[in-house]
Amino acid sequence: MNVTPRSDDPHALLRAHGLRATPQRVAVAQLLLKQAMHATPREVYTKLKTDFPSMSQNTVYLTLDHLEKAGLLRRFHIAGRVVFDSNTQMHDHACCSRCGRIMDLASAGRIDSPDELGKWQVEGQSRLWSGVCPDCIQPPR
Amino acid sequence: MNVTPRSDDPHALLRAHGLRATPQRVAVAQLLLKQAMHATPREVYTKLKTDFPSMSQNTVYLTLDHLEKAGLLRRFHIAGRVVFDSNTQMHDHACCSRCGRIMDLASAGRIDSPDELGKWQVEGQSRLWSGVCPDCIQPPR
DNA sequence: GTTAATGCAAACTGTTTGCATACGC
DNA sequence: GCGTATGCAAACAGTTTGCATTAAC
Repeated sequence: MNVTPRSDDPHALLRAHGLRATPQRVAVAQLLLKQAMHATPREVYTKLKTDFPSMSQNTVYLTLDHLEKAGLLRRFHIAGRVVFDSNTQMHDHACCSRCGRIMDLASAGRIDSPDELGKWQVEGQSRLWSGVCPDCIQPPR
Repeated sequence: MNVTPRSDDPHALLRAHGLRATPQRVAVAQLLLKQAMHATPREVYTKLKTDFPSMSQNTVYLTLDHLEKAGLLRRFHIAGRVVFDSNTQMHDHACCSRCGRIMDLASAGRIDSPDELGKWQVEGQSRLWSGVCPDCIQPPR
């Protein structure tokens, strides 16, 4: 149904987007796309380092760039961190001020641009809620 | 009228907030508080370096921290940059995707937290519009 | 075989830390 | 004079760049 259907096969998905399907890229795609999640470049690197001991951070950065340009990931700046999000739909975020956990919010409809933006050519808007997530409220001891 | 009246004298303002009024701090306060503006630590450093050739970046960082803790500045993460804002009222921002210019928006009323945040202890929300500012649309040649 | 991705190291930016000296109060 | 701020340098994290080797197609 989609213009760019999400194959269950990361390899095929990459190829469908005109990207070379190297083992490293397949692993990144598998990590981030199969399970809707957020991750910083370092997190991706750390998680994949086990299976790909030779993988370099450089490859992670380049791969994330490519996946972003291909429209498979979105890059967000949240609370000073760079995070890549497999949710490419328009949505908002909540970030826990204690553990840093990031949650996707299905986002109520867009807000009209304020009048103050009069002559601006508005491209997008983002909303971020901050607070303490359930796991961090009264943490079990 | 305010609880913490803004003196025209940065020196007195710092003292009123329990901060030592060193020349460097007075300069930072003067730069950021007298004229409502945003600045990154680097920008502060660069602008003051002329008048205080000996000033170190360290001092800039520490001073900004102190002014933030005293409630005289707010720290924001905007489009991957750290910016300090002398507008301590609740407000939104717009950021030009070309020149990086940041504009304060008086911000329409808060939005209700989405149901998805059910058990979260919400502390705040921020909104950022991105787009092309008037100066960057059809730049004069 | 061509072209592009990888891995490694070096470079670079933004930020923090440690410590002796200088200065506000 | 006491106690903290400053300036300097080193350390550190995140990210980018250059380049030879390797692998995808």
